[in-house]
Amino acid sequence: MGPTASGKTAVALRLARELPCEIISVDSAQIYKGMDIGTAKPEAAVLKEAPHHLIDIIEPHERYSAARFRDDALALMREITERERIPLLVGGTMLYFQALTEGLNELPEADPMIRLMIDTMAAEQGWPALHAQLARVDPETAARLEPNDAQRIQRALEIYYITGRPVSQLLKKPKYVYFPYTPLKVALLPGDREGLHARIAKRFEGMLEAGLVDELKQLRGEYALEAGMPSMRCVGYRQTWEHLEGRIDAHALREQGIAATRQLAKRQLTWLRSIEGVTEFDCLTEDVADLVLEYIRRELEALLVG
RNA sequence: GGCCAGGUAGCUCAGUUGGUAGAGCAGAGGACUGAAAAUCCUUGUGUCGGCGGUUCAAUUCCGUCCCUGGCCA
Repeated sequence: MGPTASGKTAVALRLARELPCEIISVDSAQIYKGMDIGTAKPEAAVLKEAPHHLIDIIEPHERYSAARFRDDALALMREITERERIPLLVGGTMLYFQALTEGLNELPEADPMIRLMIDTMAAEQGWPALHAQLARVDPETAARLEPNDAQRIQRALEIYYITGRPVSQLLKKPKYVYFPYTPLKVALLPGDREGLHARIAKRFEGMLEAGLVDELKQLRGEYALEAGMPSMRCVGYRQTWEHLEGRIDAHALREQGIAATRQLAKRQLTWLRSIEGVTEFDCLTEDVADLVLEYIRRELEALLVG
């Protein structure tokens, strides 16, 4: 695990070369086909040498979820283990890691029609009005949500409309957690935040030079994309979209892209700090890959002896 | 050397018809269960370039000096 630009791919590649493992990507943006530059997807040569599962699995107009990730990852982990290899999960989407190891409560999946209906109501009345509506059917959930938290209010109402029961009640039911593995949790963290920021700036500039704008232009020609789609809300693509719409110039695209990536890294770091039992490595040191490899070898031996 | 435009929060800049100042971005902290690279919440004391003057009161007006940029010598 690690924030964006912490060098996860390089470390994973090293591990894949030295150990009998297969990589599973834990990344909510690299799942999209065609979104290569802006998601910093590993290069074709890397993917050929060390195949990554769960990359390029859906198209940019489709949607995915933490629950689907959990199912997909569990199925893959089982197959990989049956091949007598080690599943190596690599990515920065902390919610996916959490859903995988800690499970999710039994809740209905998203319903596009209901969401459309709720969005329409929100456009007319505003989210605070829907928050008030939620307070009538599920006071407990409404109390913990801000009146403007569109996404969570929508989800809570959606669950209520589908099941006729408040989310707060459904979340109280104990969840059945299936995760028959002993995970070795490794995090790549920047020893110095400024150092990561510098990397982020450089990387985003690299993406622009590599043709991020053209990539999105082409995707828009190929698919019926809209700004509100999850894929188009990804860091970098959202700003590039604004640029293609003529709302921001090239300079602003650069500035805002870098700022958004920093924010992302910050949120990822916050999550990482709250995860238990993680062994940390400074991603800014030259020999991180060696250190991680050494650590994993040692832990694997201990597990085998045990 | 002369003229002009500036010097206000880490950055870009507002503003105060004289009552010691506020946005965006950055930074910091937090929430999070099928969109999570998402969604949302909290957080701004800074010799308002230095020194003098006018004034009950100056960051605001005046003088002067320093710095930056432009133009002219």
